[in-house]
Amino acid sequence: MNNKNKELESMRHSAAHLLAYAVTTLYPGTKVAIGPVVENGFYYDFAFENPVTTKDFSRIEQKMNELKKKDFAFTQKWVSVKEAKELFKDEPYKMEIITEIEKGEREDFGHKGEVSIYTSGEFSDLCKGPHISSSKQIGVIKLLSLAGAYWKGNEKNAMLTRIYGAAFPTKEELDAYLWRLEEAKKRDHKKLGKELDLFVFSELVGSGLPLWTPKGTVIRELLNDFVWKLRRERGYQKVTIPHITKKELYETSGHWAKFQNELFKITTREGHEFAMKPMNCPHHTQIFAHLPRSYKDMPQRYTETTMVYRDEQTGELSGLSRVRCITQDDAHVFCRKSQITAECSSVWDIVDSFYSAFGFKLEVRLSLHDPDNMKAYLGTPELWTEAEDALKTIAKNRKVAYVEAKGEAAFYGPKIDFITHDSLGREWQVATIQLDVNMPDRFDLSCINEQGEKERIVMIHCAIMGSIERFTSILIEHYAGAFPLWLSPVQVAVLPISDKYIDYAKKVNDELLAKGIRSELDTTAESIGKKIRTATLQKIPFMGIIGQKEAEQSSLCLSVRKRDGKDGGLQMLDSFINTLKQSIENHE
RNA sequence: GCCCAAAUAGUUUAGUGGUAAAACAAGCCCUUGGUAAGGGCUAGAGUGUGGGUCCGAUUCCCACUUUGGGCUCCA
Repeated sequence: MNNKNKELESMRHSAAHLLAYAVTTLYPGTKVAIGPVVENGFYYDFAFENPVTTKDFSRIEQKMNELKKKDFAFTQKWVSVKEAKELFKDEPYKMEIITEIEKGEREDFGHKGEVSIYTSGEFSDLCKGPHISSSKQIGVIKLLSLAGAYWKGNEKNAMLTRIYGAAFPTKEELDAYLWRLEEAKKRDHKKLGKELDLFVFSELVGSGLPLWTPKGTVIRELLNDFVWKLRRERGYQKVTIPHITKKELYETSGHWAKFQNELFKITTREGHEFAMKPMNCPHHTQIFAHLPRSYKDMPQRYTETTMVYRDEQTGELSGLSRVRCITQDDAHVFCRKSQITAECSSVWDIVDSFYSAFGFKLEVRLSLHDPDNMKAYLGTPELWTEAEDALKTIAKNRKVAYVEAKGEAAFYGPKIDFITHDSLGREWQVATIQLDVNMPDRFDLSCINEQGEKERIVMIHCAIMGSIERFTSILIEHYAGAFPLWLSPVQVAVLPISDKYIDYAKKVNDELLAKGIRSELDTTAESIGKKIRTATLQKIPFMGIIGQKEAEQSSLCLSVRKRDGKDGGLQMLDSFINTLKQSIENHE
């Protein structure tokens, strides 16, 4: 980290102290927890005696600015645990931290029985710093939001009130940041999904259950066809499974024990327990397992785009990013251990081809198990190490930057996850390649090898988009709703200049439709300016304007306008269609 | 699930303790206009659902549903 970033961080950290100072001054009796720096600002967690709301923000901000002007210093002092306990005897959260320092369980605020304290004005806090030297150096602050947060991030603990704030050295930088936030909100897939009529939610159907309109469905299917094309070239075969199953399938797979709270359960009239499928792998194993497999038949690559259902907590749901019915472009490769590298690399190739078609940059995360929490996983530490080493080798061979994330693995195996961000910078996992050496054990999946022996196989779970819902949400925000031609639900809007040219325009529109172009004819009695505006707001890539000039030509013609306003001039319909087809072919 | 906030016409929003206003969209009429909003008229909500307080509730209170921002979770 460079010096400038360190300075900014100290400033924001000092702003967090200033917030706590202001809050404890305004609301005596408020207990303080912790207040770290985050991207673009800071937060501080409080236990208020009486609830505060965002309406109190201006008052708090005013107090902060007032205190800031007093130009107090941030001074550090090391005290003994005993002294610290005396100083913070009325602050239960601080006392808890001091006790942990005493026990040697944490070193972030002190060490060896000594505690670091920063005092600023009349406010003291456990803190190792660093801080800026004077409160006047704190930049421009704006309180942004109020949120509940569990003490120490544990849902069994008390719910504290977290106040988020932004802090920048100058007002210009703060305004620029707030403007960026506003711009990001304009790309919000929930907003654009409504405006462009791609998907809807119904209170009657329920939360987390999106309904896809004709336009949205066009996009889903085109994306899915693209993935299928890439898979077909690499030897995948489509399979189809039912959406419910007996609970015994998940008892065998281990999902019932681990995820039964997240399963939508069904009891039949005869009293048998079924569940909506929350994943597809156990079903797919049964397709693999129904025949004895020769090593010559390996690998078997099954793919299926299908919905899975998960009873997510309502508070976790969000637009298309987090839903209860997830369309996975799922695939399972059943292969021999010796085939792992080739198969994983092949999937990675698909991921690369697919995402580069959209100009997406993905971050790579190697999701590993947490050796200190083996009860969360199936299988032995040896199996895990073996599987993880295989993935590490593949990642290294591809010479891409990746991070390792302990504890992020699936319960049956390590993963290579591909991560991207939404318009507000939140991280989402999209594609995934998961190596599974456990499920084959549980379902006794094997092939007969060259020696005529039964050989345990492995499974590779992979999804390219991950969830079509989530991928679509990211894509909508990536393009701000202006999809490339090949993905646009409506590719051409045919706009007659007046009623007189509707017949001619209809011929043009019919010809476009006949050639497989998604075209729409605007017959409203509006001015051409209005029709252009409407089509532009709908982000339709091409407009074909039809009037006297076009109708006079010997063959079908249209004047082309692009959605960015560029004039494509008068064109013969045939050659226009050919140009479009070429672009569509190239995923432009 | 937890914390905070919100819910008014298809959409975006205004407003009020005495049953609600507008713009866009829609329908009709006039206009037949050449590259981002031509004009007029009409219809459309009883204010998310259910309770409570009140002479009277869309407005105040409670619960639920849904949505947003977080927390926790995310095979």
